[in-house]
Amino acid sequence: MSKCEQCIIRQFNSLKSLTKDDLIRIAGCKTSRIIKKGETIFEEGETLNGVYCVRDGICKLSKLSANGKDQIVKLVVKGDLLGQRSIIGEEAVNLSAVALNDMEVCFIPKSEIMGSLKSNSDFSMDVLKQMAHDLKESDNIIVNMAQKSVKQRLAEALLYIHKNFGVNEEGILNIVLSREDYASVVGTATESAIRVLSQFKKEGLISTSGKQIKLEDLEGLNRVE
Amino acid sequence: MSKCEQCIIRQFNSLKSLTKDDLIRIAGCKTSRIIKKGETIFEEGETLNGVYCVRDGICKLSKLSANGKDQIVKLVVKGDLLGQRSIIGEEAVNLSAVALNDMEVCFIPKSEIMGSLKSNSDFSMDVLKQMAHDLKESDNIIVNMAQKSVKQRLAEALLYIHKNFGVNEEGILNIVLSREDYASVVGTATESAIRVLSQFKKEGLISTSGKQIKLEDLEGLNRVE
DNA sequence: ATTTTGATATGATAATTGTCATGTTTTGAT
DNA sequence: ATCAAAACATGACAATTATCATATCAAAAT
Repeated sequence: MSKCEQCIIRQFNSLKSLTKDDLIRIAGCKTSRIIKKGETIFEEGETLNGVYCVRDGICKLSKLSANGKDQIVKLVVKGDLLGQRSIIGEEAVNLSAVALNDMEVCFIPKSEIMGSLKSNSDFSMDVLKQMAHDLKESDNIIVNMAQKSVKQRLAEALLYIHKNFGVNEEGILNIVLSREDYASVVGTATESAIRVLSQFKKEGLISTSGKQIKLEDLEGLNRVE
Repeated sequence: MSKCEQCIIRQFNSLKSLTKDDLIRIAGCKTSRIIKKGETIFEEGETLNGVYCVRDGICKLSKLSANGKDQIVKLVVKGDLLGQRSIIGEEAVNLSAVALNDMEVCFIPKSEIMGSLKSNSDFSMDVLKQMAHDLKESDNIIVNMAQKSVKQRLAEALLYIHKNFGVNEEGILNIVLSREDYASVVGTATESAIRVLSQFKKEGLISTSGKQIKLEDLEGLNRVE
């Protein structure tokens, strides 16, 4: 079993404030898990007994709407934690997590996290900060959903992915989403997402090859009306 | 100066976990303030030096969108705290707060709040829980904005206000919003909000008298498609 | 290699929502 | 009480977006 103390991933999330003692304790009871592309990590309504720390891979967090459509609320990268909110709020998770490619995650039992939150004020402060930041992000998403057009939202989603998940050697977005997933991120019909992407392609803002997308004109995408 | 120890409002928010010592300390440096209807408590981009505890009255939290329209993100009641996120995240506030009627608020300096957060793990746990809950709420709002029609969103907004802010003796909603504000809550054009409200009235779902709105058929509003 | 399935694409059309114009009512100031 | 300004209301029309139908393409299974 690998030691949490040496885990680089920690640097990217609130776990960085854990003490050596915390980490040794956690390393002793954490479990590592491989999740295949398309597999579900947890589902809306489940009760979690701990949090997941994403060591590798990408997943989507989504919520089922009353109309039966899934809405993707967040895309999660390496380094993010999953399930803290549910643990802290002592409620069932309100989102489903599905792997977008093969993932490696560590599961840390609830008791360890709660213990560290109580005893380590630096850690709880970090979690608070992370949540304050997430709330700010949520406000931005709400405003965008309410006030911007599908075209604008899709352009922003592409730029967001570009910025936060990066591109490979050929400039192709590291995250590969189906058109249906893009629709679900933006909150529109699949056909609409397809149409807008086609239009972006015609206008030279992006180029595509199957599901792979490359942003060709960041400035242009920023200016989409 | 009134004592925080005896303040009933505290029961409704995270401040309920403060110790007697905390409260005496805070009572010594908090300031009370009256805010008139329409006045701004703080504006997007400002740096706050503390949090506001709402003792009486109602206000709206809104954010300016790129298109120049205001989006109301939250309505705040008696008992809520304003500005914790900004203080915790050590960032400028991302929302503006404007009073919807006359308000009474207490201002508690940043240092006091931060001190209690560090020293009192019950308090920081309560704040964490509150934030976890707020994040869950935000997810719901995002999904609604993305997937539901203006009509549905407005019906839900009315039901939300009914449930969370209550009605007076005659059954009229305690919160009085302009049609422009309703549009801003729902994320639509003022004219659209007006039209939908007119339609609800025709269908007997609500009755109105000027800005005053009474919900006549809660079931019906729930079923709006 | 062929079939089958699911994803992508696009047209035609309908429904929703936004914008502009204009009139009416309400509110607030003098 | 009167007037001006703001809020409310509604029609006409345009723009956006959803839905349904159908075609093509790509990936995966046999």
